[in-house]
Amino acid sequence: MGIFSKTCEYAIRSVFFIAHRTENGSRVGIKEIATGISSPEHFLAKILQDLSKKGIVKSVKGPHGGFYMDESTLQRPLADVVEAIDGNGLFTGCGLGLVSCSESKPCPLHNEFKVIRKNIHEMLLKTTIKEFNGDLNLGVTNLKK
Amino acid sequence: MGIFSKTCEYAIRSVFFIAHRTENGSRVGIKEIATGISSPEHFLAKILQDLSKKGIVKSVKGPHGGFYMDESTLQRPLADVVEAIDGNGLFTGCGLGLVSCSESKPCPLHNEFKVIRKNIHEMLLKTTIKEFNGDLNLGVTNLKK
DNA sequence: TAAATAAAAGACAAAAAACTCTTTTATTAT
DNA sequence: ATAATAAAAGAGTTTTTTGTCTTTTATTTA
Ligand code: SF4
Ligand code: SF4
Repeated sequence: MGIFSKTCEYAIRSVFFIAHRTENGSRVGIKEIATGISSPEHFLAKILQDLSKKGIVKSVKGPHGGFYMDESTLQRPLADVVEAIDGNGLFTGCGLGLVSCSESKPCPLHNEFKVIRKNIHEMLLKTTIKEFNGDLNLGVTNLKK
Repeated sequence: MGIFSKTCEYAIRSVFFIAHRTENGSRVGIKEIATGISSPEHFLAKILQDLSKKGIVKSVKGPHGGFYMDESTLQRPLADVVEAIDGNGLFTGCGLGLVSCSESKPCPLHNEFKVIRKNIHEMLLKTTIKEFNGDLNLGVTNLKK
């Protein structure tokens, strides 16, 4: 198990893929996205429906329809995608899963975790969705399994 | 969902608890540990059997039996506990779950993740199991939900 | 307006994780 | 030796996550 849920991994890979494939204003269909990031098609469909409701991606039905992103969304931080799918537990929660702890009576790892989750949050806040388009175009990076 | 599995959270809390309750050379039973860290008793029992097989905790059966830790184990890093339960995926694996990526053709987040997982690993390597005994004794920190 | 297209929605199914309950085995003390 | 104790082991159930399949709705083009 990594830091993110599988669902969230697919979500991240798909927004990278959509951003990369639609920067010219076109749209890309679910089948192409699914094969492009090697994810189960119908499972990904659910995820994209979710992201669509939450405004992370846009979609249109019918012929020549598909998913795309507008310029303002492209500039949003990756943290928005993670929060939409996995919630903010990764940023606000803690490693040991206690709920009734406090700053004055924390678990032993409290201070250590504060640093880690701050690192993660800052990384995801400074990373924008579109910033990898260049490398993806060049084939330097990949999203397939 | 936090960084660790629930199983791993219980494991960490229980080793802290056992370390804290047996530093005088005594033993502590499963019931007391379970209530002490507010975890399901029989579920925790499985986890401790596992940790016992892997040498993280010691145990003796029968009257006045229970779990304890020896001095050398007390000095081991928390990373050993995490690795015993969740494996080394958190340290070696990655955020996007790809398997056929490489340094030369990584996913877009590769470099970002390298920093994060290094942070986590270093934190868990420098944290020893016994180092919180003092604060637990003083009641400054707690392990109960 | 009809046919084709593609996402949205709904209903399941499989796998993994989390949790419960019972029986067995080892140890100790009487 | 026997009874009491406490961990180990085994056999489940429940819940959550992940994945599949089918039907419906919206849009476009002919
Ligand atoms: S004290 Fe901090 S790290 Fe520990 S359980 Fe509470 S919030 Fe989490
Ligand atoms: S490139 Fe790095 S971060 Fe990306 S999937 Fe591979 S190992 Fe993980």
